[in-house]
Amino acid sequence: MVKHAVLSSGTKLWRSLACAKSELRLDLTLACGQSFRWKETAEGHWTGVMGGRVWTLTQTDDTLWYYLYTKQNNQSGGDVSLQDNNKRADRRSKDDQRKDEEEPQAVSSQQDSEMEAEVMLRDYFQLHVKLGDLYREWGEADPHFKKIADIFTGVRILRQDPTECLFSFICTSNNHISRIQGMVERLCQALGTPLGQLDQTAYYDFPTLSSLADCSVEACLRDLGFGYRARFLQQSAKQILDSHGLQWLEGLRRVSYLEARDALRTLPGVGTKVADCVCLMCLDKPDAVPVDTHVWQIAQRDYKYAADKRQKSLTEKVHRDIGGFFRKLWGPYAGWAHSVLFCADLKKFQSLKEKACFNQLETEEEEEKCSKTEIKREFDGRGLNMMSENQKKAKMCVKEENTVR
DNA sequence: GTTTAACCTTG
DNA sequence: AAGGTTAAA
Repeated sequence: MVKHAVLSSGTKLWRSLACAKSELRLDLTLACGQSFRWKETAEGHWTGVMGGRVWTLTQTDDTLWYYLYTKQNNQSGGDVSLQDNNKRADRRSKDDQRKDEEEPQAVSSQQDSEMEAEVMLRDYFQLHVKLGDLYREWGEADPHFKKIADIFTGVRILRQDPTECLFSFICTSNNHISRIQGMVERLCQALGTPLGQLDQTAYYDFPTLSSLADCSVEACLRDLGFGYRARFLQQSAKQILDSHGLQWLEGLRRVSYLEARDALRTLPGVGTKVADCVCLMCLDKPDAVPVDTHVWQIAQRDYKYAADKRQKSLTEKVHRDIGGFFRKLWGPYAGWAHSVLFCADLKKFQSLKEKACFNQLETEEEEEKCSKTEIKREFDGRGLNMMSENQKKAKMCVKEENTVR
């Protein structure tokens, strides 16, 4: 049985590329809710599907390590073949293919595939975008960002497959991450091509547009617990194929943000927020700022954003205003900056924040002493640390009121 | 142009 | 309630 790869058991079959953690943090980037299919299969090791292949990724201080599994053909047990490589080439953009044509075919097929894997990875993580520079710019423009950014470094926007991204985000309405992950997993299991098995886990490609458009899909997905989203998924797939064609989604990469956003919003189940997520996370629109309830809260709590007339809900106007506000604050990569704050606000990453806060508290207040009675009074059963953390949080709030605006 | 309620499940 | 969208007032 094939097992999940682990770096410590030998680096021979792993490949690597130079990449500092300030440019990419796998744990934050892969688990902050922009993609739903990467799983931590061993400590610091993330396994998932990208470009129709199964990968395990991990990192050390200045190196990103990747392990690309050979294709397990369930029928014949075949290995990676030239045919597979050609298939993958077909999936890539025309620009990439044109480059290939211009290059002399002097490299061996193994070197070629190694090169291709690295190209895919660089593309997926958009490593040409210098995150360190952007963090510095956002920090100079926004003191609150700077404070968060020191803890949440290396949060990148992935360049996902448009079909996977769109249909995953149609699942996100009125929903939370843990359930979305389960739904996407079941979606791939039910309608996607099997890619192989590692330990007890089977991996699948994301379903194609054609398979999603089939009339039977709605009933199938309702059985799998998708609720009212089942119809949206099937209808959107059908609408894209019927009135636009297979290449339409990827083509939206080459039109403006506003045009892509409006085009997406014609699809059932795609409103302002989902359209912005898709624009940002797979259509090369780094200025798209998805405004959901969390981002709205962030805007109010950390930026003293007040709606015109005490808006009770996330209206279209609030979306526009908050998106515009953050674009003005952070510039053309506002969507990337937004994801850093979004990530920092996730419950699952609070421990990270609290740890840093605790350390900072200690350095700031080395001479200050809390009396034991105070600790006892504040202790609420969640652990002694929490008291200091809450103090720190309150302190941060006061600071924010002084620094923001 | 704005507001409200219903929509499917489950952690 | 939970990362929203839609239809109808």
